[in-house]
Amino acid sequence: MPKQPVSSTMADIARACGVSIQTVSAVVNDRAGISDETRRRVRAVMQELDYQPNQHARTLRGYRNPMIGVIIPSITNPFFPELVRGVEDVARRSGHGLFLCNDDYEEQKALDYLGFIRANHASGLIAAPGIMESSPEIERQILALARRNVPIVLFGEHRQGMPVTSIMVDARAAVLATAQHLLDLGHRRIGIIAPPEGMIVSRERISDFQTAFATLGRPLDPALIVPGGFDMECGSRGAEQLMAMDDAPTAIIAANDLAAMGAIAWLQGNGRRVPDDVSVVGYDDIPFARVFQPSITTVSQPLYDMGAAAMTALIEQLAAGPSEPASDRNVWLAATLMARQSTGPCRQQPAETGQRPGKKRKTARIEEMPETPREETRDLEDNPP
Amino acid sequence: MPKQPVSSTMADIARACGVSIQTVSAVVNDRAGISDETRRRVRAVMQELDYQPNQHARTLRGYRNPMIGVIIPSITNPFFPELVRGVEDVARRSGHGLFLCNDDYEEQKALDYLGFIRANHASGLIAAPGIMESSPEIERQILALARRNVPIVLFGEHRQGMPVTSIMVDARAAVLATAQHLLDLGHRRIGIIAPPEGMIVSRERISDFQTAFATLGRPLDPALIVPGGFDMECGSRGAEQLMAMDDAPTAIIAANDLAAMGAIAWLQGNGRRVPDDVSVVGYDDIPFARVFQPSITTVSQPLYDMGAAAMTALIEQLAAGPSEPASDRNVWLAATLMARQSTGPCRQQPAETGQRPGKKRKTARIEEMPETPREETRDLEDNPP
DNA sequence: TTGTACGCGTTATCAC
DNA sequence: GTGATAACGCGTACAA
Repeated sequence: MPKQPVSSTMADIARACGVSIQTVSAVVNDRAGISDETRRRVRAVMQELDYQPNQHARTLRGYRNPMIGVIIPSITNPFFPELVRGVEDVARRSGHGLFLCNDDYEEQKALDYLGFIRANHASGLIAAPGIMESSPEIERQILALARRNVPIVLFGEHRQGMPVTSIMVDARAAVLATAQHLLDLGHRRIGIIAPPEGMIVSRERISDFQTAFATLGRPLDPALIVPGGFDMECGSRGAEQLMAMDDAPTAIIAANDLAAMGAIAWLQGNGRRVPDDVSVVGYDDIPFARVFQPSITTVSQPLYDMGAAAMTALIEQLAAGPSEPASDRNVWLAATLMARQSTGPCRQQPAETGQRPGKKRKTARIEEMPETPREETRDLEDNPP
Repeated sequence: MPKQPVSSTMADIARACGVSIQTVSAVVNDRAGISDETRRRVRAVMQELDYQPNQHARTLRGYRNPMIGVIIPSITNPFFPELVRGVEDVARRSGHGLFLCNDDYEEQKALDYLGFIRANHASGLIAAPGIMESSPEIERQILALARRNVPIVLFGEHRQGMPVTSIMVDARAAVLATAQHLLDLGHRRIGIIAPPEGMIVSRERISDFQTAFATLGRPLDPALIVPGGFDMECGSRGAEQLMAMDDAPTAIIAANDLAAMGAIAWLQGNGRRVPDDVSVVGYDDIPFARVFQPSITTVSQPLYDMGAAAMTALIEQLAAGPSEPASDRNVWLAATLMARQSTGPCRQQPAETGQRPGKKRKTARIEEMPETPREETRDLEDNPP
């Protein structure tokens, strides 16, 4: 294997300058004890020979490898690009690179990548929601990394006592606002297309809505919660199931935006207008929720900020060193309601007796909430050739 | 800096087994000359101590670093996730990891990342369209890498004699099919919202359409080509400009799908129905082109396959070694027309005399084209919490 | 079959 | 201020 030198080395510089290797090292690392003249000359030769420090030698010598492993299910899932961008922008500012890993929720891929991350002595690991729940072996590997003082940041899991940092989103206020929004529009029969079973975030997502509607004095009808999932197909099936009911809901809350889009597609394909006949609410606020027609009313998660917060927390942990307890450094962000076109006034007569749509009534705790749905301004930009 | 061992080393294994280090090395690398008994024992201890070879030591020793740099403008641009996934799936199968770099078309970021890639001795580089045109310094750096026998794969640039491989998409047949499609629908006045100026791919995209319509005996009216770009905003402005014309076009070809969405949004917001009043054609076939309403008729680029082809070509080059000429290994893929709902029959009376919409006429070379727009089946899946 | 010696490029700790 | 020496973990000649 005839290896070609991919870069000149310190030895090359030293030889060309007529100085010793560690003089060059001192210049590269801006250490004191070098005459200005020498420093200048070394710098010039470095420039000329296009010198680039060998990261492997550095890492081997004991320095951190400025590389962060990022494990997500798949970058083609519209939820993740924004998240990854948040991570990357912060990472770049601190001189870190990203090692991107798509595991497709497959244990073997995740384990392969965890091995890769370890083999490359990445300085840290950021992983998507649900990874700890996906397999005991994965959890074991991640905890082993943590025990070796590799900072770990996860999304949405806040089990106590774990040596990992979690980025949490408090959606309760936004969910309450969403419930209020639907009630204000006159909806009384409200269906839910549930997230997939078995994940912590799924359970939280449903219970947040149940709590919110209960708080507002209009508890959800459990019969209107149908099993679903996070893709469009699940949304379609869920809508079909809900609309087949004797007393079909006038509003549907979907597991996420994709499911909402699937639901809307099914409704439109089956003679229902959105929002005229049925209102639909999504979750996440992926970029296309705003572009979809009708644009989707949704519980907006600050995806970019979540990514940025994750990397920021990671850097802090890196700086703090292994002494710190590492747990309970969790970061909380807030979700917000984005009211758009997929929700509108309920035009059906309420089946139940009671207040009529539009009639003013007491608003429980409404003043506590981020009331004004701020429309996001960040744009989809620059699609290349 | 008290460095904690992130993994056990060969020395640890050797000590625990009571053998020498390179016996362990021989076992790890499956070399001959080790007794089955020893091999078994070493393997067991490796398992137990959770040994992971140190990639930095290996690379330093002279092995390749199984890591590929991928530079794209931004992963939040819906064009790129599919592309990156194609790269990654092939990379994983050959044991390579991806080093993801978003440069936002900014020279400094690209240069920083190129330095990072070089410092980490990545085995190869895959970069997005247009990178070589973006700055002379970037081009210099990339060519320097190539000269050091780091395989480079780019998209859409096939300058002769460059030591880089290009992944090319031949869109001519698909563009001809698109032209035929619009003419068949009866459109005669056809506007174009142009891609941004200055990129090779942009010029090609326009000239392909000009050639196609000329081939079919209906050359495009240059007055109907307005400046545009790759985002929705450009699409909106372009549509506005076109519809303000005295004799506005009945069909619009946008620079890409995002521009098409922008155009459609403007049209709908200004009293035109799509496709009833105006037909719109996109380019790229990003995942949401299929979901958008109306779904977008578009020249579909095989994004995933392009990524996969890029990584495949890279691996071949890696295997071939530096001896090969490296140029003219370009890979050609074909675009296809995806006819969807954003195009429909022209309902306006043709301003010019001539054939009437729907009337059968000679179809030039139509049989050469991929006639049946195969609808893609791959789905957007699994949006997580 | 197994052990010894050396070098990859870098940095840190020493003397000079 | 500058130059030699050791060490990081691994792989490969070579010798035993």
